[in-house]
Amino acid sequence: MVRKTKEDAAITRQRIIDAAREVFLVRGVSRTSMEQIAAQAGLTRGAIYWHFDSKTEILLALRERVFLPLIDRMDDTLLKAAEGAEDPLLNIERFLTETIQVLNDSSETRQTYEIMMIKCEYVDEFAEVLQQIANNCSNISLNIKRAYQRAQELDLLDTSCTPEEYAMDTYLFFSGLLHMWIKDPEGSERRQQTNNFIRAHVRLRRKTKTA
Amino acid sequence: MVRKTKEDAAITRQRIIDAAREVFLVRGVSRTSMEQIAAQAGLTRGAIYWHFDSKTEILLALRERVFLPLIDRMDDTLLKAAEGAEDPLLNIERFLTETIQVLNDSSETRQTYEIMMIKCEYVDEFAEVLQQIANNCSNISLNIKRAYQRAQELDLLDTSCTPEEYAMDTYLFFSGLLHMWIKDPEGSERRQQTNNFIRAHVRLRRKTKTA
DNA sequence: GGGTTTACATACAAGCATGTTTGTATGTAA
DNA sequence: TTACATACAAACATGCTTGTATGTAAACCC
Repeated sequence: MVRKTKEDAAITRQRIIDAAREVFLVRGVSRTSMEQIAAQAGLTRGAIYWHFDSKTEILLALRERVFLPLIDRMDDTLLKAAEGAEDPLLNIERFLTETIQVLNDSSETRQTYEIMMIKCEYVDEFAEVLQQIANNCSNISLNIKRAYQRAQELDLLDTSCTPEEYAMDTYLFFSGLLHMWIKDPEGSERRQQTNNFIRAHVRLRRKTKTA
Repeated sequence: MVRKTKEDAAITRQRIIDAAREVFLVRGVSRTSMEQIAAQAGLTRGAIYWHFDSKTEILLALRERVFLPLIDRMDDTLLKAAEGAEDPLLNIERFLTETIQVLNDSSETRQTYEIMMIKCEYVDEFAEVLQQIANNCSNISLNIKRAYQRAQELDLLDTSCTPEEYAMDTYLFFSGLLHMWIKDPEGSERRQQTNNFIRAHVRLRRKTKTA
C-alpha cells in the first residue's frame, strides 16, 4: 500500500512527530538522523521529506504542538488572577501547580520539555526559537506582576517588597522549578514535594502570615 | 618549527580550549567539527588529536576549567554562612551576588555557561555531566538549608516557612536567575536589576520585615 | 473512468567529519 | 652524539548523512 487517504496522511505526519520525539529524547536532536526517525516511525526518509522540509521543521512542529496550548493555558490562568479573582495569590499558586500537573500527566509534554531544555542546541535557525520563548516568558512575567498588583489592591500582599519584585521572584522560582522538575529523575523525592514548595513560595507573600 | 617545549605545548592546549569555546558558542557543540576548532586555533586537526581524544574531552576540559573554581567558591561562601557568620542571610545574599558578579566580569565563565546551558545536548556520554551538575546543585541546596537553619537559630528568619522550604525556594530562584541572566542579551535591562531582585528575595525572609 | 495529484518508497550522488596512519623536525636525556 | 619521546602536519580511507531525483500505486476529481 502506498498512497493513503488524507486522514491516513495526517496520521503518518503525527507518527513522524511522535517518532522524532522518541529518538530526540534518546539521541539528542543533532545526532538524530532522518533515517533514524523514519525507522522509528516505520517509514522511509521519502515519507518524512514529503511531510517536512528538514529536521528543524519537525522539531518546530513538535514544539508548537505542545507549547502553544500550554502557553495559552498559563496565560489564561494568570489573566484570571489579574482581573476577576477574589484571591489572586491563590490563582498564582494554581498557575504553578497546574503547570506542573500537566508535566506530570502528559509524557508528551514532559518529553518535549526535556528535548527543548537539554537535548537541543540553540544556534542559527534556533536562535529565533529562543527569542520566542523569551517573549512568552516576559509575557508570563508581566501577567504575574499584574496578579500581584491586584493582590496588593485587595490588601492581601505582604508589604516588604513591590509587586514587580514579587513577580520577578516568582518567575525565577517558576523557571528554576521547571528545570529541576525536568532534570530530576522520574519518581524523584523532590518531584513529589513540588506542591509543598509551591505553597511555601506563595505563603511567604501573604500579608497575614505574621498577624 | 614543529616540536615545541613543554610550556609551548601547554599554551597550545589552552589555545585549543579557547578556540573551541569560541566556535561552540557560535555553532553549537554538535555542529562544530574538529577542523573548525583547529582553524580557529591556527592549527591542524593533528594537533588537537594529540592533545585530546575527542571533541567531548575538549568540552569536558572547557567545563572543568570554569566550573570547578566557581563551585568551590560558592561552597566556600555558603559554608561560611552556615557556620561562622553572624548574619547568614547576608551571606546568602552575598553568595548570589558574587556568583552573578563572576558571570559579569569573566567572559570566559559567561560563555562557558552559555555553551553548557543552550549550546550542548546532554545525551550518551554527557548524561554523566548532567549527573555531576545535579550533585553540585544538591550540595549547594544543602548548604543553603544549613545557612537558613543557622539564621533560624539566630532568630533572624521569618517563621512562616521552614528552613528547608526557604532553601528550596532560594535554590530555585538561583537556578532561574542563572538561566535568565545567561539567556538575556548583553546589557539587558533585567540584567542590571539583578541585584535588586536578589536583595528583595533575601529581604522577604528576614523576620523584622513586619515588625 | 481517465487524468491528475498525492503519498509515499527506492535509488543515486556528493559532501563532510571522523579516526587513523604516516611523516618529520625538534626537544631531551644518557 | 646517539637514541628516543614529543608535538605537531598532512594524507588517507571510511562511513554516515543529506538532498534530490525518480518510480509507483492508490486516491481524488470531473
